[in-house]
Amino acid sequence: MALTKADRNILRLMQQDATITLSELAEQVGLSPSSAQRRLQKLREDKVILRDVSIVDPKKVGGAVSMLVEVELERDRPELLPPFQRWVAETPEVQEAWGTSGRGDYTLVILAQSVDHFDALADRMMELNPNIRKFTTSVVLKTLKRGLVVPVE
Amino acid sequence: MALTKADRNILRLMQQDATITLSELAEQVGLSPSSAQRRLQKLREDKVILRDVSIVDPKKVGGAVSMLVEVELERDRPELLPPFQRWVAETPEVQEAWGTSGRGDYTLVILAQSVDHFDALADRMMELNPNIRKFTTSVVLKTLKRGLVVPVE
DNA sequence: GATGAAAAGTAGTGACC
DNA sequence: GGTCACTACTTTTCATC
Repeated sequence: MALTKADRNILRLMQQDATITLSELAEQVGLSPSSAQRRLQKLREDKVILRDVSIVDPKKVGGAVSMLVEVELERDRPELLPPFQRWVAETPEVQEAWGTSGRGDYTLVILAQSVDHFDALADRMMELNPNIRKFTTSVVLKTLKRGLVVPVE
Repeated sequence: MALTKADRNILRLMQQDATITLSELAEQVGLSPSSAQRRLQKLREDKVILRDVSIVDPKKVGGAVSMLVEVELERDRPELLPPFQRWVAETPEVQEAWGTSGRGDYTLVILAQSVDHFDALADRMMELNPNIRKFTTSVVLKTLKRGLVVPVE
């Protein structure tokens, strides 16, 4: 599963634009189309490339209010952790979620259609998860950068 | 630019898997392949779909330490804001960045190869941006959810 | 063990209804 | 929006290094 120089270049290019054709890809990494294809296939098999997705502009599909929410959970109720994690997984408005060291135990990126929508969502979150001690909300005023691009040296 | 029901379904499907063929897509949204293609093309033209990308597993390409960093900037030096934003844009380890209301002015998602790498990165950040008053770092212990999926009702 | 060239198969595109 | 013909891309085969 060692990555060759070509593999790394493929990863770099595919993270920028996955609609690139194999011929273009092949040319840019200095391989034949069929070779590039085999490499790409292997990268997918090995789950180096997890999947290919379209990136949608939230502003173009209804309202778009982003919030960063730091959630602090009761540490003495570990049995309520899985339900919380399930809620995160199942709630489409929760775009991203990390468990962290430090103050807020969890940080969530929430994308709601409006402030009202967010408010309802936060209410539901509290209702469904009695182990949430408190949470702090930061309204996103400006999105500087968005992406899941992994730097490939 | 009003989205039809089919458009919304296309967006939902393409956010899950952009390698789906037009025939599959067409079948799932109840259109003919060429109709689905036209819809998709228009969604791209109108920048509803911004781009298509491969999602790469950071663990499979070298180390992977994620950090959430809250940065507080000096409010009385607005001329240093553009350089900071340029640094964010140009630094590949900064995966995401938001400007927020509330305490930390900016929140960054950083992906480094190691703690040492992160440390060097943070040093460089401070050096290049004298308007950073302070910053707090949270180590990501667990990534619960990752993605840019926009819920399409 | 992986590569590249070429053939065969499949998918995407555009004109027309 | 659907049908069809055309083009382009992808995938497999096969010989080669």
